[in-house]
Amino acid sequence: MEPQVKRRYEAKANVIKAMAHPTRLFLVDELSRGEHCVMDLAAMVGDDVSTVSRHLSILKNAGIITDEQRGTQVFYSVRVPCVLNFFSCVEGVLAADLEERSCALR
Amino acid sequence: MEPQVKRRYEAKANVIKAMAHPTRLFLVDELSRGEHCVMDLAAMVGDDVSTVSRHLSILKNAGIITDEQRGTQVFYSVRVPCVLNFFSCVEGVLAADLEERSCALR
DNA sequence: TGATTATTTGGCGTAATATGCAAATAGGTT
DNA sequence: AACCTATTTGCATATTACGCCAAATAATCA
Repeated sequence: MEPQVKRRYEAKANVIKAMAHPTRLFLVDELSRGEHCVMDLAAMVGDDVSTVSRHLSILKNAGIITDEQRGTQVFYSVRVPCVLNFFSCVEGVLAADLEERSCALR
Repeated sequence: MEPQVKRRYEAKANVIKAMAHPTRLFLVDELSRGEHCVMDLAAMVGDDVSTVSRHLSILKNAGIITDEQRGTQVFYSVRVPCVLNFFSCVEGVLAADLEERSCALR
């Protein structure tokens, strides 16, 4: 594979990698319904604030979410709505898995 | 977060995690255009056959691709077409990043 | 300025992932 | 059976990701 093509796939993988974590998936899901600040998200998730902050910075770095500072708080929100399509597709994959498994039992 | 909800997000993240690698992204892209056997894919990628075989098993395990043995060869193909939507969305994210960066220069 | 609150970053231990080589497995052929 | 070919798996190693604590940074307010 040519290095140019390879770099392109690496860039794409980087975006997907940002979504490839249960907490970050939850964050995107939650932020798609409206903006939230870090401490509120941390409370929902149940992890340390620093951990959630790192997850958010990964998502922001990948270009999936944006932030806006208001006072001492930073409010995050989803920047690219199409990532929500991931969810329905992934549900489809999981559903297909279930079906296949139940077929195998017959 | 309740353990039930958490497990759900873990399952979803697992599917996305399977796509979160440049080589595996390439494999899905290539397989979406038609089935291929392992050694052919390994030649395209330029990695060891065993490495590619492992990547394929991860994708298969996630429910994204299927395999079919014919003779000594195993042919893989995409099982859930909607994963291809990932690509266009990811392109969108990368394009938005570029635009933002060029805006910042003005 | 000093105190308070929210967020980010450094450091560190631990866990997961990636990759190639060599060996094992499986199907086909002679 | 022995042999060849394609694929998978065991193992060792290197790299990367996680998550918390503590410290640093930033904005606000008394």
